[in-house]
Amino acid sequence: MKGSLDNEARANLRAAKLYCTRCRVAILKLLGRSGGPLSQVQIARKLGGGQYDKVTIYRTLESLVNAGLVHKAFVQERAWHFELSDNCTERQCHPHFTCTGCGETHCFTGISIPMAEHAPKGFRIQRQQVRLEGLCPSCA
Amino acid sequence: MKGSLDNEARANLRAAKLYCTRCRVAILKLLGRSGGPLSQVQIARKLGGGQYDKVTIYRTLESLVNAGLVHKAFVQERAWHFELSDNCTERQCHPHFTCTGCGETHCFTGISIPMAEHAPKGFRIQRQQVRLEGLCPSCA
DNA sequence: GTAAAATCTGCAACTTAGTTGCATATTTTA
DNA sequence: TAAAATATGCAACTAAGTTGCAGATTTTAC
Ligand SMILES: [Mn+2]
Ligand SMILES: [Mn+2]
Ligand SMILES: [Zn+2]
Ligand SMILES: [Zn+2]
Repeated sequence: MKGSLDNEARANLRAAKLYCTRCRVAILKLLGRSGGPLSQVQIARKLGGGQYDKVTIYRTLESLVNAGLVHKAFVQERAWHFELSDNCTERQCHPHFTCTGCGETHCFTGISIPMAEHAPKGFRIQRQQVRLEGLCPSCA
Repeated sequence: MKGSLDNEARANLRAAKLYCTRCRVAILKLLGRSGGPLSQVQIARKLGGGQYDKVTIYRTLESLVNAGLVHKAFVQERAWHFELSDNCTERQCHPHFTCTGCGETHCFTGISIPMAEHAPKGFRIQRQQVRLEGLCPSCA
């Protein structure tokens, strides 16, 4: 038995007209279980060393982003971080909290922040992303 | 005559106990004139080709950030972008708007967004940064 | 089920962003 | 103006991400 996360991942891939490959399914399931956005290196490690080439992981993520299943989270780190697009509207994704103590990033899906208004004349705001910084329970 | 931006830059450097070097003064003045945060490459270009080694620019920016005169702006690009710290409180910096058409980033110093509240139990929020995406007047 | 078409994967080579060590140059202090 | 403190440039390096291409998988059509 493969579990419902597996079926869900495959259904989403089929709906997006993407091939159901081992790598895509594995990454979708991993992101589904993860408490925060993950980088290529983190994904590679969690899937088990040497399972996939890093190029494959990058290209897999790219295809998932293009299909709208995954998006890049707005975290201030050198490497890009990816997470499932669910729980996010077109205009706003939940805030991301990064602990300045341990460096961990958490999704604050329970919080919402009003969209910016009164943009300067002529600017049209389409999306807003919020990043929070502070101390997590273990580091406070 | 060297102008008031120059004097201001030098005064700020002295107050921060940093040597007044040509590079620091030039970067502070440049950021003061800029309408948005700049990357190392942009800074190097605007200061005039080959004026400073990129290592020097990075180290200069690092010293300005440590002194609190400059900070890293929260923009979704591969390279870090830097801007003057003025107009920013400890808890919140103005939002940054990036046009999805031309890629330009603008500081929206006129807008302010309420700080997040109701963090999950045990988390202490210390800073908030907001990134906006959309179309600028020329691209709309 | 099988073959052809479509797409994905791994490898090697490359680019871009940023860092480190160290010898030399500049700025400050006295 | 000399000594002390700090900044700079160069070369060499690391980390993150990209590209081209040949071979492997997945899908579609029969
Ligand atoms: Mn998230
Ligand atoms: Mn700004
Ligand atoms: Zn922490
Ligand atoms: Zn634009």
